[in-house]
Amino acid sequence: MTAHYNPHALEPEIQNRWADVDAFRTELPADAKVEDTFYCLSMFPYPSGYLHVGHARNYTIGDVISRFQRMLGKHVLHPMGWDAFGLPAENAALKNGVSPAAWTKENITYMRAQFKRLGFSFDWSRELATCHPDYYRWEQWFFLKLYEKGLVYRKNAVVNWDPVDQTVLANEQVVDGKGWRSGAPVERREIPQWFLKITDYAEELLASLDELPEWPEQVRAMQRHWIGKSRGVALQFDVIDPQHLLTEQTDTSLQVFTTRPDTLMGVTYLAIAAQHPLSTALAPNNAALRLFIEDCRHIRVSEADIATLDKAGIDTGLKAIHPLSGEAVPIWVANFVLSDYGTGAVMSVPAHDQRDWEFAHTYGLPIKAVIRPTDAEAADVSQGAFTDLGVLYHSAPYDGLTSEAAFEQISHDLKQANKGEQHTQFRIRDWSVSRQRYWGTPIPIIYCETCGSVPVPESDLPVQLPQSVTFDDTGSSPLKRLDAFINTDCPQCGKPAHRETDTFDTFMESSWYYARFASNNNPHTMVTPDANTWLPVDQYVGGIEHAVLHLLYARFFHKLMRDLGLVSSNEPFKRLLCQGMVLAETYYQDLENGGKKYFNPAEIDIERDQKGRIIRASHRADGSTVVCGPIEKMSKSKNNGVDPQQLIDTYGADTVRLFSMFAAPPDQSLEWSDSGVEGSFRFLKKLWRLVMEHDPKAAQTATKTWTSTQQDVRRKIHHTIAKTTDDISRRYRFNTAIAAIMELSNTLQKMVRTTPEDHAVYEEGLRSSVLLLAPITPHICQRLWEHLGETSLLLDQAWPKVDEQALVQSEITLVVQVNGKLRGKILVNPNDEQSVWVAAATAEPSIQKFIHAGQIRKTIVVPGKLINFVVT
RNA sequence: GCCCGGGUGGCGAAAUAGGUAGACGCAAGGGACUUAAAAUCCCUCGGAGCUUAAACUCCGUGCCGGUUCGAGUCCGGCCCCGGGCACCA
Repeated sequence: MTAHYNPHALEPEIQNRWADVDAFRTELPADAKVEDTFYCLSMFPYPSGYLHVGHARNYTIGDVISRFQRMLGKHVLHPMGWDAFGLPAENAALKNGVSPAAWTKENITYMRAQFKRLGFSFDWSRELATCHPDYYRWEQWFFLKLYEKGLVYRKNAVVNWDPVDQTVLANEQVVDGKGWRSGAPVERREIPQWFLKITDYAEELLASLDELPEWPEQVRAMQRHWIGKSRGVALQFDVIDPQHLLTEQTDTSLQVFTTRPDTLMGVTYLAIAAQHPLSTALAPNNAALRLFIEDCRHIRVSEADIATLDKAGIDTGLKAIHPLSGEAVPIWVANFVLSDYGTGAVMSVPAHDQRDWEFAHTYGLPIKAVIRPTDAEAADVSQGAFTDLGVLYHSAPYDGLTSEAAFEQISHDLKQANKGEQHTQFRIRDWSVSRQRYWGTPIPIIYCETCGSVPVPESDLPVQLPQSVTFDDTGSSPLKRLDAFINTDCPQCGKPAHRETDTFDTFMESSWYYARFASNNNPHTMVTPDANTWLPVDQYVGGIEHAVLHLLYARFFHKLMRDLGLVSSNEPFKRLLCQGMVLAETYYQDLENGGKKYFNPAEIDIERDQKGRIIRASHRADGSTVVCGPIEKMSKSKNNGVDPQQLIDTYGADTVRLFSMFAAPPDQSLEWSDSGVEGSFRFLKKLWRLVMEHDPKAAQTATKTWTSTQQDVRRKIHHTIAKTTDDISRRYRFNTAIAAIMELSNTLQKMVRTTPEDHAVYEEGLRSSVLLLAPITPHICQRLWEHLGETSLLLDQAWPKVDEQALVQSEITLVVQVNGKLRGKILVNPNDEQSVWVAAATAEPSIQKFIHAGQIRKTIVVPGKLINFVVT
């Protein structure tokens, strides 16, 4: 009597068996070579308290790769930890009064149990949480090392300021330009913040992208653009004040940067930021300008907000002297020029820059074309800017030069005139690491009236974050009110001083955790020397939303650690897989107030027509009709989240793992579907039956002589092994790997089994299927492995090998086309000459029908695949 | 606005270096088994036309155009959807 497939009994049993032998603890033998190790890392989660399907997918991908590499015989490091600092813990404290530390700890406990239930092969002995002082002390230590090296500095930077709650807001906390709690319009405010000089590494971060051939090209392209290296000219315009608007002229030159010095003779005005010193100096005597500056104070900090702004400006009355022509052009204050980016001033060439063109068009400023297309007399700038490179005109003495030649000539002339020079500019800005929040790593700096900013001595680390704190209604950081934390003595002069109350950006913690895992939480050092046996990470897996920031900061940290002698490689992640998002259907009813009430897909019944099209969706509780909304990213606001725990409770971990790998390739977004999960469960039940029906004894007397039917099945088996291996190791296409294994089970299911040889081939198919599926659905496969007569742990079995002999074919199908259209198929011997194939194709009645009317003008043969006759 | 993706049956998808469009699965319809249900198994399943039938023909990969013997795949232009844009993680 064969038992039914019962994942709820089976999975914990198998998990206990793994636990009994501590199967996932990584012990690296002393003689292990780097090429025998494999470090597989999935981006550690923020412990939000609930398992998301996105987590299940992300960690299944990493788990499949880890288990696969282990079957290839590698020593695999597959750790897990918690990105535990962040805003949601503070939000929970505001909402429920629970302390961020307690909330986070509870969430970690819950999520760890869920991960274990999913059977992930994590080495829990290396677990870490970034909110633990044992972790962040090394971050503080590292920051002080960078401080010593001069890679840290403090300067003012703009933040979103809530004028009512008197607190800094994250971009997420700004809703429609207003503070999320107070509802007050948000203001820009400059406050002092700590910066890391990532710009010192811009050149290397850009260049070494070429050392990462196993990263997706799209991610490298995004980073390349983010770093944004551009070659241009930095130049000065002298400022004159014909109307005597300035009481005292402090600085009479304006510095600008342009990538298009060839257009310099087309400059018709200059634009400066509202916070530019010239603008500030003019404001007291100019009411309109004061009003304009005040308006600019409410522009949001985010780049998207600035870029989509309605462009506005105001004439200052000041003029700038063109460095080459000597002409005076007006200076405007414009809302799209940023004071803290570049020099806070730009030269405007409306004929050859679209944004300048629109601004000039709005305010009636002159548009002077100076670049024409190579094949035209003049550029047409009546409808918009002409932004291509071309030939100069209206630019004496540069008329007739190409843009490229003019670039060199004009920058040369500016240099001669001592008015400017060629300059390489980067888009990337230094990294502001200060956050005015409580739940983060304290910045280890003390402020002393006498000594200024003083680093906390190494012996006093860690600067511990106080855990018992009280939040007030404003959401501002409790640290800023905690005298016991703030008051201290200056480490240099001993006088009373106060601590920095800002904490680090949480990207700091996630920029080096991979190196900490490889150091096994060593208490005496940040990164141990033997971590380099594991590093760089062989395979990193995580969401595409991290394509720039996290992945760029981690690359930056790795280079910093290298330059401090902590790691020996240049890059942290050798191979990168970015998974897509998990989406689900949305259902809602319109409310009278114009809003929408969303229902969870689990509460909805669907009626379909004969074609399977949805004709009506209704709310199960009361039968009322609901609207089928678009398929969107799972979120609380759309109430379309699917709780993986429920799915595990219904189907077991293997089904959840199988479906999340089968429904879509890992780098595409995945649409969750309950019936799809049902299908994955059905497949596992089928596989269970196929194995349980088999009696290994029936194959014992088999010889190695196969009938042609048996050969066909063996070819299918070994083709499946080859495809699955390629799909998992090279292509990351787990969905097609699973489809291939499903095809194999369909073949095995249809197989007539009478002779011992039949049973032997059938068993070969089953053993291969179990081995190939082992990384994806490890629990059921372990039990099936045992039924096939094995007692060992499947996870240490060798990955199956392809029998090349079994793949040999005596007959292949050739596709025959006429003028590129499929007209027939023929069976041919693969060893015959192509002329034999062509003759066979020509003889085919279905082909003759199309070729006898016209003459064959050309015959194209793709060996082993296709013949195409071109006829007139 | 800028950068990066994506768009293929009723649905998720496949087609790996330009060569059979729709593998595999879901949903749906029909049938077998069953007292019944569940489970399982078998058949059909892009659209249109034609035929007693077998078959055959035409159309079809967001839209318009191009390259090619041949385009889902390459090129140019557009539309729509998603991700990122520096304080969400």
